[in-house]
Amino acid sequence: MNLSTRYNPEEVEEKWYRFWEEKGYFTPQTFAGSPPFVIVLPPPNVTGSLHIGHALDVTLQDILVRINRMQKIPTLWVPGTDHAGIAAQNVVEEELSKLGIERSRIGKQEFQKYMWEWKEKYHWVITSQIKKMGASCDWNRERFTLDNICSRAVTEFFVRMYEKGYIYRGEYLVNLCPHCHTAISDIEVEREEVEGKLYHITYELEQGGDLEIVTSRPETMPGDVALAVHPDDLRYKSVVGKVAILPVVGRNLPIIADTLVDPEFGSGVVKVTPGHDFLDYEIGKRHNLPLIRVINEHGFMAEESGSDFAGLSVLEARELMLKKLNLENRLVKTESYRYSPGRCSRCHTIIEPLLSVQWFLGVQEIKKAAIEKVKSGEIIFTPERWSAVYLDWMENLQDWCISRQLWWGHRIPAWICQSCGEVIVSRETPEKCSHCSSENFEEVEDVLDTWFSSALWPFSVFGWPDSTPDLQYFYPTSVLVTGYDILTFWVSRMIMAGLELTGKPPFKNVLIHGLVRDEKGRKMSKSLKNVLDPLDLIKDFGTDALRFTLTSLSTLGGQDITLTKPLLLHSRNFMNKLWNASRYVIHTLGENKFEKIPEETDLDLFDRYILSRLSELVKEINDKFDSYDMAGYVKAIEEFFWKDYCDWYLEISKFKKDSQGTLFTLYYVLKNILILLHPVIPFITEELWCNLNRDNLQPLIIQEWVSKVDFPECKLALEKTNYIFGIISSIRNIRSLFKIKPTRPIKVVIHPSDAFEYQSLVEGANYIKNMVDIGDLNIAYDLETWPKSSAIQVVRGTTIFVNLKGLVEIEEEIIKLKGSLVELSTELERVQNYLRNPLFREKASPATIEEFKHREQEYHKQIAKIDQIINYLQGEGCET
RNA sequence: GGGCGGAUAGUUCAGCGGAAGAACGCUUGCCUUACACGCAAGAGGCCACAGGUUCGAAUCCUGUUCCGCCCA
Repeated sequence: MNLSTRYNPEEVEEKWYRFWEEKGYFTPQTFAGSPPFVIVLPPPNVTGSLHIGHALDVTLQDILVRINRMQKIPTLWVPGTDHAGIAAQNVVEEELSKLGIERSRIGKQEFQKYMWEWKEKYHWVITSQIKKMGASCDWNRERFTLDNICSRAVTEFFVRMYEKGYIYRGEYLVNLCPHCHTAISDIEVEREEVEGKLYHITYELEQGGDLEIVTSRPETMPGDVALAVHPDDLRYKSVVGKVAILPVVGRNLPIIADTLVDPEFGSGVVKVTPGHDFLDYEIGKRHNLPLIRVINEHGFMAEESGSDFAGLSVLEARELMLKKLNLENRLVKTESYRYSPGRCSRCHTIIEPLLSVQWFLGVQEIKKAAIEKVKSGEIIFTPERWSAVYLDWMENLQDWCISRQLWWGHRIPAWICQSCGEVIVSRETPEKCSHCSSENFEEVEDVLDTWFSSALWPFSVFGWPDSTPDLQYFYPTSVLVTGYDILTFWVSRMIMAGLELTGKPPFKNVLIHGLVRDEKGRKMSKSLKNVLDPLDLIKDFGTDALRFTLTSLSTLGGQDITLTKPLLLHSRNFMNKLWNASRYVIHTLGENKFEKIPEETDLDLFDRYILSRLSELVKEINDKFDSYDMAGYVKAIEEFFWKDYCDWYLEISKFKKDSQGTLFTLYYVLKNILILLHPVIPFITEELWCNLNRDNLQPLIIQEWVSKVDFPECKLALEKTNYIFGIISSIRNIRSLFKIKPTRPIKVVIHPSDAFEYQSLVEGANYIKNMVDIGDLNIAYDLETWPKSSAIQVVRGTTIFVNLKGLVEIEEEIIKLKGSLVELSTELERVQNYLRNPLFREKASPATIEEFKHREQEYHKQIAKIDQIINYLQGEGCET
C-alpha cells in the first residue's frame, strides 16, 4: 500500500472509468423487480464542445444516478447528442467561409457532407468530455437526434399530427432571419433595446391638407396599404374614411380606425404595412386590406418596392426613401427613439417579419393535457416556482412554426403534387398523388425545427413508436435535470409531445438548476471570452474537485452559480484531505480485518460519539436527497468528515491505536464516508475504497447505499464529547492567548461542578492531556485551595486553571472575566425578559419555554461561577 | 408595461419565526509521528431601507431603493 502524500487525479480517473464501463455497471442488469430509475441526458448540441454549464447538469444527474444504482434500483441513464439544426449549420457555414467556401456555391449535398464531418468530430469531443466528467451513463443506448431511430419517431410524430389536423401549411407572416435564411419561431426571437430613429412624415390628403404619421421603418413605405388611427382619437375623427396619398409612390391609401393603434405613440397616426409588421398584419386582416411584399427573404428590397428600390438592402432603401421624402418636403422631423427590434437568437441579425409558406403545429388542443398534468401535480417542478413560469407560457402559447429553410435537420415528410398541387404527407415516399394519381411530385425542401425532434427525446431514444422492451420498462423516465433557460424551448414541448403520443408524462420530476457564471457573475459567452472548458478545470483541479465545487454551489433555489477559483481550490484541498485521512487509516489498520461488528463494550466514549454523529449524518443526507438538496448533502458530509472525523476523532484515535474498537470504528466510519461521498466524487472514493478493502471484490460503484447506521445513536456520548471538546478548545485558547509554545507542557487544574462534568472529564482525561500537551493534569472535584498564578476560563460549570507562573497578570484576568460576565448578563436578561412576560408564557410552545428556562439556569450557573472566581482573585492579591 | 429572483462577515453563499452560520480571504502561533492542498487560536455582521403582523422577525406581510433574469 503505497499512497503518495498528494492525491493525483490523473492517475486514477481514467482507469476507473474504463473499469466501470467494461464491467457493464452503467447498463441495468434487470428488467424486473422495483420500478427503475431513469434519466435521459439533455442531449448537448453537436455545435461544439461542452461548457461548464453542461458539467453542472451532468454532475447533478450522475449523483442521482449513482445513488439510485447504489440503492439497488435498476438504473438507466441514456446519453446522446442533438443535431442542433440552425446552430450547427451556422457554425459549419462560418467555418467554411473562413476557408473561402460558400454554402450556396457547393450545394446541399456537398454541404451536408461537411455537416456530418463536423458532427462526427464534435460528437467525439462531447462524449469524451462526458466520460471525463465521470458520467455513468449507458453508452450502449446512446442516441443522436438525427439517427434512424430518432428520425423515424420524428416522421411518425409529424404524420400523426398532420392526420389529426394539428399540423397545417399556409402562407403567414413569420419571423425570417435574413442571415440564416430561414423562418424561426417566436421564442427564437430576442429583443434588445437600441437607440434608433423615429421619422415624422406627412402624407397628403386627397381632399387637401396633410396628415403627419410616425414610423421607424420608412423603407417599408412602398408596402403601405392604409393609414390608421385609434377610433376614439378625437383629433382624427374627421379623416377616418378619407383617402391619403402615399408619398414618393403616389398610391391612394384609405384612412381607417382600429383599436390596435396606440394614440399615445407619435402623432397618433401610423402607416399600415401588413407585409412587414405583425401588428399591421393583424390590422390588415381585420380590415381586409391587401398585402404587398416589398422585402425578400434575403433582406433586400423586392420587385414590388418599385424599380428605384428593388435590389437595395434595407438600410440603403431607408436612406434613399429619406432622401426622396426630403425632396418632396415630406420629412417633418427625425427624433431619436429607443426601441427593441427582434433579433435572431442564433446570429443576432434583426429579423424581418415576412410573408411566406410555412408549416405550423397547432397547439391549442395538445397543450391542454400538458397544462393539466402540471396543475394536478403529476409533473413536479423543483424549485416549485418554475411551474408558474411554465404554466404562464403554456397558457399564452400560440401555434408553433416548425418549418425551417435549412440543409441540416429532419426533412418534412411531405410532397407537393406538381400536377394538382395536392400536399401529400406520408411515412414513406408516395407512389402517386392521392388526389389526381399523378406520379409527378416533389419532396418539400424544408426541415423541421430542432426542438420538434428534441420534444420526443424521452421516448424516441427507446425506439418509439415501436413498443420495445426498453420503452415498456424504462418509460416514463423519473426525473429531468436541466437549466431554466430551456424550460420553454424544450421541457414544455416534451411534456406536450409525451402526453399526446404516449399518453404519459415523459417524466415525473423536473429538476431545474441555474446557469454557471464567471467570477464576476457574468454569463459565459464566446464574445466575452469567459467560457470555461470543463477539461481545463479538470486538468487543474481534477474531476472530483470540479464536481464537488459545482454541486456545493448548486443551491436548492436554482440560483445562478458563480464559479470562482478559490472554491475550486478548496475542493481540491478537500480531495487531498480525504486522500490523506484514508492513507492514515489504511496505514493504521495494517493487517487487521473486521468481519464482524465489535461488542458494545469494545467501544469507548469517542467511538460512540463518531458513530452517533455518523448516524445523524446518514439521516440528514437521505433527507437532503429526498428534496434534491445536493448542496446540502455535500456540505453536511464535508463538515462531518473534516470536523468530526478528522479534527476530532482521528486525532484522538492516535492515542488509542491499540483498541480494537477504535480500529474498527476508524475503518467503519471511513467506509461509510466513502459510500456517502461516492455519488458526488466517484473517482477518488473508488480508488480509496479499493485500497481500504483489499479483499473486497465489490467495487464501490455497486456497493449498497447506507440508509441507516448499525449503531444506535448515543445522545449521552454526544453531550459528553461536546463538553470535552469545549474543555480542550478552551485550554488551547489559553495557550494561544499567552503565546505558550505548543511543545511546552503545561500544568492544568480542572474543577468540574457536577457529576456529569466529572464523569466526562475522567473518561476523557487522557485525551485532554494529549490533545493539548498537558504535563500535569489535575481533575479536582473538591478543590480546597485554588491554584494561584493561573489563567482561568469557564466552560459550562467547570473552571479551568492553567498555571502560568510569571505570565499572568491577575488584573487582566479579572478584566477578561468581567467582560464575559457582561455578555452573559445581557443574555440572561434577554431570556428573563421573555420568561417574565405573561404573554410569552401563554403563547409560546412548552418546548420553547422549557428551552428558555434551561438557558436561564445555564447563565445563572456560569455567572455565579465567574462571580466566585472574581471574588477569589480580588481577595488573592497579586501573587504571580 | 407585466412577472420572477436576489440584497446576511472583505468575497461567494447557507439559514427562512425562538441565542447571527460556513467556506475563502485576513490576523497570530505552529513543518505536532495522514495531510502546509495542513493544524491550532482569533478578529470580522444595526441580516438593503421604511412601515406592519407576532409574546418574539434576518426569517411572514406591505411598500421603497438598487442588482439580475424572463415575457410583452
